[in-house]
Amino acid sequence: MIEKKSMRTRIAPSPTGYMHIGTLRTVLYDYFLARQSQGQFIVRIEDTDQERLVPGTLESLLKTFQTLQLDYDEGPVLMDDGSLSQKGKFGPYIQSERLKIYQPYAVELVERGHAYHCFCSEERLTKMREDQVAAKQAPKYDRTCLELSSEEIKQKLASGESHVIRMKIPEGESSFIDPIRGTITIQNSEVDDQILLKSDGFPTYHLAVVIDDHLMEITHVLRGEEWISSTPKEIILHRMLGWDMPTYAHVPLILNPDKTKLSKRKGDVSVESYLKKGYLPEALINFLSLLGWNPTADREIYTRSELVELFILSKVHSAGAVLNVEKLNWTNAHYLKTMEEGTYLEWCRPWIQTLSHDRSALDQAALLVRDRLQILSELPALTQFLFEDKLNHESALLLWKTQNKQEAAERLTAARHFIVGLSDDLFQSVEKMDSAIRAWIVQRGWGNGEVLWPLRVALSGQKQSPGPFELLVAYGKDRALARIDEALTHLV
RNA sequence: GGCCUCAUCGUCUAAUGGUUAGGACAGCGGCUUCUCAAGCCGUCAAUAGGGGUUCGAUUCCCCUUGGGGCUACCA
Repeated sequence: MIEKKSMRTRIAPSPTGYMHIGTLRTVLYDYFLARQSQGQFIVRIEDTDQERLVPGTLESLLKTFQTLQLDYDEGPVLMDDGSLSQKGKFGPYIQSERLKIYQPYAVELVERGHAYHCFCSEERLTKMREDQVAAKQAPKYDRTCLELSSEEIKQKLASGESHVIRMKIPEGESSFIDPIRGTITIQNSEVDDQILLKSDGFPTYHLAVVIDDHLMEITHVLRGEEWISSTPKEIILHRMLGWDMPTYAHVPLILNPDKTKLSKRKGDVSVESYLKKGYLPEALINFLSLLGWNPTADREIYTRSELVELFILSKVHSAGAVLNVEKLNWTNAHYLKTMEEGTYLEWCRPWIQTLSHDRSALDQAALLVRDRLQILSELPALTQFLFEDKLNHESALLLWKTQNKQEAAERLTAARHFIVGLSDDLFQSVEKMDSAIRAWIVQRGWGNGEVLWPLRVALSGQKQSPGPFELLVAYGKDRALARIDEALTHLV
């Protein structure tokens, strides 16, 4: 890829209340590209649609960048005290604060004959479109207002009639080279006379991005595949203004299991909802990076710096990718299992802190279920029994295979006697506990199952749980005995 | 409908003219085993179809089929 100056790549989310998972994937690729080329990664906020604006959402968007530790070089920043600041010398980076920048360009385009005033009402436009569709034509503005004389225009303008400014799409064709997809060509006759300036004075997306990308010296634009068909508008705009174009690369869509564009109705679309469910930022980043791209395909786990180093834009797939939650879960579980123990515990604590005030007990619980944990939100359900005062044992569950109550009670009572006599150091080591109890079982001439099953269920009350040795160590002697006594009352 | 775009196991992908088409998730089976996990081992499973080009096509070209996107005073 040819680079002009240093690479400046940007992401431009609209603040709609959350970060789309596809936006994050694009952010990631921007981030990799910028970091591997010593370029800059810019965050710009596109909030030119006043109607869709949701107050307060810019903050949560920026917060997500922070949570994911995706540092950008320029753009709006959320300060520690919650206030908003902006960094970078091309600001402001929020389009609604740049309104006065766009209008002169629109006027200039009109003066130079590249754009024109349009006074058509929404009602007329809607009807026109309906008629066109009914006649099996492509809906396009019919250029009625292009016929207006300059006198008429002056008059309408003077009387304050509501109007917009439209691009006058020239004849010919527009093509560009997409590093992911190759050359894409679209006939200009397919392109509608795009509105550049809305009647409320706000620019539309197309005008705003072209001006901002130029002014901010953006060299690479990564965006979703859904933008391909509107790229010609931006190409033409660049030509009209005499500006160099950035490189446009369109990344594939992230899909629902039914292969349609990922939608809220069919699953989680927001990064925040994944975070809230207990997916780790690094796992999410690792997984998402590999959706549509893979450095070697012989590994699934890459560190962030490896991804930065290995990323190659032209090797990004062009086909959409279904988000496979199972694999995300596996990835998350892998991170949970392999991270430093201390880090693991720090991730776990907030999820179970309401279960107990005893931090070491919480940590022990978290460690106990580590191999069973896929996402952190499962943690409370998995560990709750450990903190329960009473377990409310089901007597049927205490019986191993064909065992009857009496037999289970005998084994459990015997185990209780044995455990009473156990020295304290056995309660410090699962391994020692394991071998001591197993040796005792052998000595009694019993099978493991007939003793260990009732013992485990006595301690956990659960059909599925960690093993009895782990639980004995986790509880300590006194609590373990109390649990056993409790279970015994259900076996009479 | 029009335009654009895409096409390797169920899913994510590797292999860009020569491989027994590889890996991962999921599935299935086994080992282990007090349960569930974890772990280890094994197994099932794909080049959408048809034409070319070529000594040779997953790979290059064309057609068909199928999927997706766009088609706003939304981004």
